[in-house]
This record gives sequence, C-alpha cells and structure tokens, in this order.
Amino acid sequence: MKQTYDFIADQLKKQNIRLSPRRLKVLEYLCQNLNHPTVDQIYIVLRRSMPSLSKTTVYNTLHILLEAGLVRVINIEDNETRYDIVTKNHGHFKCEECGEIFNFKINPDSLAAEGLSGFKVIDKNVYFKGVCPKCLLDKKND
Amino acid sequence: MKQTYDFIADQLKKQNIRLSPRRLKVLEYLCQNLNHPTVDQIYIVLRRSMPSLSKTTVYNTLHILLEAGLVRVINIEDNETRYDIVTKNHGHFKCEECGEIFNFKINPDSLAAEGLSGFKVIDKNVYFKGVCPKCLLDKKND
DNA sequence: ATAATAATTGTAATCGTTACAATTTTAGTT
DNA sequence: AACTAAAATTGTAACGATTACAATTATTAT
Repeated sequence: MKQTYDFIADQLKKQNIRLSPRRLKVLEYLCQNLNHPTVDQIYIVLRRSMPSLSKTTVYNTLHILLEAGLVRVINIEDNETRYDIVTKNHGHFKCEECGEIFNFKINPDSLAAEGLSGFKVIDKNVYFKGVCPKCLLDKKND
Repeated sequence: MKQTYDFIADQLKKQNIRLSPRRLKVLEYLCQNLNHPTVDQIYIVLRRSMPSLSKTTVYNTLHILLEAGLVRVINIEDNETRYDIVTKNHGHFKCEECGEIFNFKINPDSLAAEGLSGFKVIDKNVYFKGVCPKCLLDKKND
C-alpha cells in the first residue's frame, strides 16, 4: 500500500499536479479503502476529520486523478459511480443481493477479442454480476 | 433480425408481458438499431411517428424488457445509460474520440477469472475503451 | 511581503431518472 | 355491443448525482 501511495505521489509530481492537503486525504482514503467507494462515501468519511471539506473538492480531486490515469472509474450500475485506485489487472464482481463489489484476478491477455483489428485499445474492463457466497448462504437459510 | 424479434415476442408471451403498440415500437427500434441507443435517442426517433409518446413509456418498456432478460444495459460512462437487445456474447468498444460504441466477439469462457470460487456468476460484461480506426486516421491527418 | 497562480468552497443549475396520480387503452365477460 | 377490471400510458413533479461558476482562501515564487 505504501508503495502504491509513493508511486502515485511520484506520478503527480511528474505531471505537475500539486498534492494539496485535501487531495492528499482523498488519495490516502483511496489507498486505504480498496472497496470501490462512491463520491459520497469518501466525502462523508473525510468530513469527520475535515469538517470544512467540500464535496466539490472530492469530485475535483477524483477528476484530476482520473485524468492522470491514477484512478479508475467503475460503472457497473447507472446511478452509482465508484472509484478505484488503479491496481493490477482485475475484474469486478458485483453481488446483486448485498451490492458489494469484489475484486478478482483476471489476465487481460486472456481476453481474446475478435473484430478489433485496427482499433487502438487503451483500457480493458471486465465486470461480472451475480451472488456472493455470503448471500448464497443467506438465501439457502430462508 | 426477424428471428430475434420473433424470439422476443415469444419470450414476452411466455412471461405474460403484453406487447402493446408502444412496446412493439420500442422493440422494433431496438431490433433494427443495434447501435446501443440511449433512452433519449429512442424517444426522439419514435416520437416522429408517435407524437404522443411519453418518455416515461420508453423507460417503462426498457425496464420491463430488462427484467425479462431481453435487453441489456450498457454502462460504460456514467451519465449515459445505453440499451442493447440481448444477442450472442459480445463485448463493447467505446471510442473515446467519437463516442461510438462497437461490438466485438468475445468468448465468455475465455475469461479466466481467479478468486471467484463460491460465487454465482449471472452476467459477464466486457468493455474496452480506445480509439476506433476512423478516428485514428483523422488524428494522423491533423 | 507581495503578487500571481492554483485550490477550495458553496450555491445554483443541469440532466437523467423515478414516483405517482390521472387518464386512456385493452382484454375478457355478459 | 356495452361493461368492467386490469394494465398501459401520460405528464408533471420530485429526486439525486454531477457540473458550472463566481467568490474566497491558500500556496508558491519572487
């Protein structure tokens, strides 16, 4: 986690993006909470220790990190945009019962796509939907 | 296309979903326009031939088709929800320049996912982002 | 210490979507 | 063919997430 953080700080410096206190906090949050938070979740938690924090700043920061390629957007459902520190290639699994999002490993090279010759692929995304083990159990016990 | 349409009409009957005139039109549009339209696009086009059509009806119909498993939602970007008649397994490629969405073939079994034992997978989604051949050319010629 | 630049705030506006009550249409029955 | 109950459709209002933007505050460099 430390290395991720340092890597990001380094990237920001390279791209001339100032690491202000608020941005630092958002970044820390993202590094420590790999649970794909929404803007609101980030905002509510950080506000505890920084009551004057504005939600706009959270949006701002995320946009900046996004442009810098350091954060990834997760759009599984409409109406809820989630954010993720860019880590190794992984897919997302969303449980349709509890709504939680899990990571899973995926080898991007295993994505054999036909019909994309001539296309420049920048970004590959994979997400599954279904039911997580916990909710599967809960359903059995009804 | 005809067969897709018949298949869907059949599915609706099986699920006791009435195929009203408006729903029929929406369905026809989706079968004839495999270009991943937004609600607005559907609405604007259909309104030409049915001026009294309400956007709520379009939403309604799409929700119903969705529940019936006949339509698929495409969430690549936040702020734009797109719809697709359910067809064979394919991924989506969104061009970041022109915004167009292309289909490509993908074998869902080729998705080697680790760390999902115990999970019930219902739905697999793959989308790429990048630049399409046409826009690549345009950029060169700048 | 000062000026210029960037970050942050807070409010208002925007846009896609949903809720809901009123109206219209449909299918089945007499 | 009229009647009734159920379902579909409409239109408006509400909602919520995101963005725009002007005013304020903080930071950096000189």
